[in-house]
Amino acid sequence: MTATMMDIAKDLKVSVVTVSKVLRNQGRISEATRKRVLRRAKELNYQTNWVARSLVTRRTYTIGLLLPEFTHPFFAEIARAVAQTVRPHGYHVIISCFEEDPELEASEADSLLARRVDGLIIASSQSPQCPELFQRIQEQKVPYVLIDRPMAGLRASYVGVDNFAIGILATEHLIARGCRRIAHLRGPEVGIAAERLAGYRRALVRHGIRPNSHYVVSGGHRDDTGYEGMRKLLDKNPFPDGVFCYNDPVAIGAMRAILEVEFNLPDDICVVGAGNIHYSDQVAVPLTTVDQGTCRIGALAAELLIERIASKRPMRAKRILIPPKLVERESTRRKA
Amino acid sequence: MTATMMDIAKDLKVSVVTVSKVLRNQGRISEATRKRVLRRAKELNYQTNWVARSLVTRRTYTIGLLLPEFTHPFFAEIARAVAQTVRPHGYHVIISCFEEDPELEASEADSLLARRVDGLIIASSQSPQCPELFQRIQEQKVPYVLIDRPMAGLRASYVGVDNFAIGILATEHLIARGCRRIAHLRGPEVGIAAERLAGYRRALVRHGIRPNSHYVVSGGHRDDTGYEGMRKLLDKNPFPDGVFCYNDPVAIGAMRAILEVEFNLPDDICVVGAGNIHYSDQVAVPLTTVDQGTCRIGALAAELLIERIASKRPMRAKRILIPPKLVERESTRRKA
DNA sequence: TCCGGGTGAATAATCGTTAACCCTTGAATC
DNA sequence: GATTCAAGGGTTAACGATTATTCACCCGGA
Repeated sequence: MTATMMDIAKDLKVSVVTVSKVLRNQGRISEATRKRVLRRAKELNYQTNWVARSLVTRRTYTIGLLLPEFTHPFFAEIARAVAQTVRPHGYHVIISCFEEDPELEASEADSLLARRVDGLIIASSQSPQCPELFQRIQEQKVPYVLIDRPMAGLRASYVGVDNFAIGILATEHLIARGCRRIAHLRGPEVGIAAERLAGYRRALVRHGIRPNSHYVVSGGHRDDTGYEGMRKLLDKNPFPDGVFCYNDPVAIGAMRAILEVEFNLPDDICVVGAGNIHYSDQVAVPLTTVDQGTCRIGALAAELLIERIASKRPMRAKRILIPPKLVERESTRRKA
Repeated sequence: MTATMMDIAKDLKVSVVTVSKVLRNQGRISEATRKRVLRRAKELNYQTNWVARSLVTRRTYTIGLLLPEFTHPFFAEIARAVAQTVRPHGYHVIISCFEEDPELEASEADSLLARRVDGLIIASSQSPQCPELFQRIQEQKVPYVLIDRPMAGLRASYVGVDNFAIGILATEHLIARGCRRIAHLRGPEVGIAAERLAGYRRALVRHGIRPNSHYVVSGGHRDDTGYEGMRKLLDKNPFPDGVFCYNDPVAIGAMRAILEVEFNLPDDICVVGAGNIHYSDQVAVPLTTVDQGTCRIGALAAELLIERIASKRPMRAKRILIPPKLVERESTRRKA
């Protein structure tokens, strides 16, 4: 079927090892035989059998990417960045998507390990209380990098955005636009959402505004929860004049609720999202948002992982926080 | 490091084969040894080494998914559907994204073959004139399924939407809404775009409207080209009162151009897209579109592929066309 | 007693490469 | 002329499983 080194070796009456050496550019081989081997390999359309090679080298040149979902543009962009970053190094990516289910996440991680991936990049949904999964990975000495969602109390490399800074940036922008009754539609995931909330609070305090817990509505991470949350905020008296939303989908849902009651956006209420997903400038009112450097997260995580894979001895964990950037659009563009 | 069958066998003073048989539930093994093996395996936290197994079984339980890009929601959804469909069968997916570059596509396909994937699913950007890539795949007898973009003159399995029907459906909807000067912003890819165009023409003719080539503007597949195209259409005299756009991003760009000149949508101009990408109901004017059953494309392609992998002898190519469905939203909702 | 047959397991061969060593040859060196 | 050395390549043994074949043992029936 497909040609093996054996085939080349037999045709040329040399040993398999010689062929192997030529193909890997290793060892001392005369120019003459090298050429013969190379030529025959091309004739037979020889392709390295990576399965066999991996068995002996213990390197699959495959990394596993474990994501909660990949239809979310944030994760899709990360996946792309990771794949593009590792390709020049000869790596491929097995993507597995666990639908926010911690058990599925663990079982997928295990089967990726069984496939002997060289490393893992994980946006984990494990609760920080049970780090068993990561212990198991560490036992097998497979390097891994966490992204997006940090795990407190775990000595692991991590790449993510500075969520506290996002809260500050978004809230200060609203203040600069003249908002004083500033609400927050917060997200579900403990770590991230809590930090954005903390940043929001800090920004208020820093500018002499007293945080009002009635203006903080808990919710989810999708547009429908943003819509629900905003409806609740609109019932308050007085209703807020600025809203910082956990992420862009939530903000888009919130804007829908605002436009539905015929309020003017941004003159009555300003809205800021977070994430800068690629269609946030296509919505009814283009959304001001905080860019979290999605591509850089993927690229940096991939580089970090490859570095760890290449290194002989275990390296110490490294945490990278990417500074966020505000992207102003119509949803807050009014005179201050 | 990680336990092997050898470890279990030595501990229990049985042969490796016995362990292998127990772990695979194959062959005749007494209940007593079976239990001992299973227990020791659990104690050592044994995990099948898939690399070794693959070498001898010639099955990697890995399939390759070759996509032009995966930040596009259409392909992201397909990727998810594929992954979810194959997981219960024990397969994993290596996704590779070739950025619409035919050469990169070919080289990625080759390296996936070198990794001995069991099958391939490809949304190809190869020109139909050069089927070398597919010949190479066929030579290696690796089953593959094309999706989204058909390749004329190639005996390959294919799953996609009925693009001709999309053209008909969208155009007839515009006609039913009272439009008479119906334009088309066409896309770039020969096969797909041509069929949608043909459907558009057929629908016009069928309802006694003479196709006007001035109303067909060629373009790309992204929102900026939709915007450009629509600007050209708005310069025509008379300008069209209905536009069928190649896909949703193009339609969104077109709507932007329409709103910019302060025309009313849908009263002055109706717009229909195609694809029903998940945010098309979140834009300024929620977009009427034609759903192309994205998830089903992925799921069906995956099932087809697995069937082919499982089958001993090569099966004949099978082509599946998914019937599209109209999703009506604000961008065409007016009295007929 | 001898033979056939079913159990349960061991032995040997293989998958396609690579790693670690070893061997031959000819030329240079002392 | 013996020694050294490097060039060029071969031998052997993994890597961690699976497949095919063989073997020992026990039991029942002729």
